[in-house]
Amino acid sequence: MNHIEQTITKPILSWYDKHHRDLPWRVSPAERSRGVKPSPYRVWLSEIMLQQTTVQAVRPYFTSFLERWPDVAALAAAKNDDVMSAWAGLGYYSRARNLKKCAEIVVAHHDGRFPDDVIELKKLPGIGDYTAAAVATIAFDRHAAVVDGNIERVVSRLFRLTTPLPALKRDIKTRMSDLTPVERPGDFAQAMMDLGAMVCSPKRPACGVCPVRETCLSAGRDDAEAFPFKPPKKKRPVRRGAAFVAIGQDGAVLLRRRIESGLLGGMAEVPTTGWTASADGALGTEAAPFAGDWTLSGTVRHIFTHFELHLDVYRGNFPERPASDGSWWSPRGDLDNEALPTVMKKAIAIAIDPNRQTARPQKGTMI
DNA sequence: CACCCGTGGGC
DNA sequence: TGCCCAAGGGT
Repeated sequence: MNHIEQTITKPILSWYDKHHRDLPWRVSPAERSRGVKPSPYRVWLSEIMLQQTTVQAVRPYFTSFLERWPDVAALAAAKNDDVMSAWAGLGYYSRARNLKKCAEIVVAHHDGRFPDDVIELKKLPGIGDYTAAAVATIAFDRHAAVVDGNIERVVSRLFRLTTPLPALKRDIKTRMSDLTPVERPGDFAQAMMDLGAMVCSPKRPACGVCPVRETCLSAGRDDAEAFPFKPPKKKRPVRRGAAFVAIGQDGAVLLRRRIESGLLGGMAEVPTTGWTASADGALGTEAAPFAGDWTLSGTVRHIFTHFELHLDVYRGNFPERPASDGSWWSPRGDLDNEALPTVMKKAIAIAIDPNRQTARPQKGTMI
């Protein structure tokens, strides 16, 4: 056992044995020692959901996906719309599209079993450097260097690496590979991520209870949270647009499908104008799906990753439910089952009840 | 490499 | 309130 293993790897694994998070997709160290094997399907599903997404947000989605599609064959046989609507609210919808494609490929070309090595995993849609390493090591106990945001933080602080991201990533991957033990590589990757989430946090790291505080070059120093160095972020521009919530008989709402690519690709929406830097929202009702008595219900303010949207929401009553090309009337009771992203739920909510304090839709139910 | 791609919670 | 962040991937 070399020095690094003695001073870093082993203390972190021991810490993990005692303090690991209990997560529904995880096989605990105790279970693992009893011979319980992780399910590659569950590991993969959780890793896709966890991309840039908090554990808290993922929990209910993971549970419902697993109930509805217990294995990769079930998911491969699912309808696209059902997968998209089940994913609605979780964000980054290309993940859902790739999830479905990946399941189909695993069933059609891999006999329904996930590959156990990084090279093959990376060929699958939605699986990149991180996820390939995570699945290989967590599901199959392969020696792979997992590098996520947590590990970038832990390793950069541990060695006080001052190269800014993303250039630093290569160095971190090498160091993570060196730290990863031959025994329990999967537990070590999860241990590093738990450490990053619970102790070596972005703000106010708890160095006093860290298992590697004696080795870490940043432990207890007031600049620990300066690591890793990141490039300055650009400010978010504002885009404006208008959305049209047509209310039909019995509260049905007119919806249409967005194109497969790009923002909210493949998701459902109410008819809207384009969203641009100029004041398209001020165009009024010229872009409405049909002429009628449209009234402004309010403005939804929604933050996307790279822009902020101010969406003027117009409501119109059309009890006769006129037809509109490429659109359909979604009955009030079906609205919760549509693949509506959060921004669209906000728009519909403010149209149905303009008096509500916030445009935020209720969790779980639309109305 | 730089940009696109959601959402909700914490401070 | 505004900004940061979260188990990144695709192009």
